[in-house]
Amino acid sequence: MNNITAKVEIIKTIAHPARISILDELIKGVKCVSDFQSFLEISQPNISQHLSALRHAGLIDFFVDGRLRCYFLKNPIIPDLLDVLKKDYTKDLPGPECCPVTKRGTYPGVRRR
Amino acid sequence: MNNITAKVEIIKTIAHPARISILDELIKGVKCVSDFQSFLEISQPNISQHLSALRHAGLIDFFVDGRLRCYFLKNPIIPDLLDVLKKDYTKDLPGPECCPVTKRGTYPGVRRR
DNA sequence: TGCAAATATACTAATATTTGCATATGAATA
DNA sequence: TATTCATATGCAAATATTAGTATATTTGCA
Repeated sequence: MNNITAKVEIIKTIAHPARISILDELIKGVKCVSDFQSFLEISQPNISQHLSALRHAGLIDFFVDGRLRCYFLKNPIIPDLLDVLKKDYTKDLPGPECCPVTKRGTYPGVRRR
Repeated sequence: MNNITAKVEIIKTIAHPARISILDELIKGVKCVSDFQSFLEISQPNISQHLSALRHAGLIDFFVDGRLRCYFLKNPIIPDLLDVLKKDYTKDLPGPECCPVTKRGTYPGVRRR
């Protein structure tokens, strides 16, 4: 469960605006489906589908209370990932001075097309 | 450049095993295309396509040295994201005790289908 | 100048993802 | 028990992603 394939599955699953929003909300606490309807501008079946995808990826889970389904965060990688995504990066990484293979070339390099 | 759409684009772009591998290698330092061929089991055109996708997403860049293209990391979010992806998570997040709306229900909840 | 090396691009076919819509299910309530 | 509320499921259409194959571009060198 900690190999690269599993991690790729996780990020593939969260790489969607609606699903990021859902997870963002779940960080704050448990929510049922109708709660999501108030701030997501997508249909109820679509919300259900996204929740289902998140659950199948092991990122969230739910418990049943009457006719409500109360969803909550399950996978601990999510808060960490969302933290990084919220971070504000202003500067690019420093570029290398030259090609480490030939010890030649310059940066910023010539870009011909 | 720091809105949710941009972030989603970034994670969408890295959500592929080959691209994760490429970025993992670039963390160690500059690499040209043929370097990637030695450890990625995919064709050269395919590597080029992945590099192109990563570059269009602003994650990497390159400079030209003769007939080599020396690629390097550009976007500072990448090392942070890869760190999280490498982290080892053993336990699930603690589940909620009950439904915060109705103050009823239990976790782990009844799962009927 | 002509060839080979390094890399990119174009196009296509296969496959996956996303959404919308219609409908189904299960629990609460009248 | 019939109805309604909350939510899920199934399926089809639209769209996006991926990989493969063929070919093009650029550069260095003989």
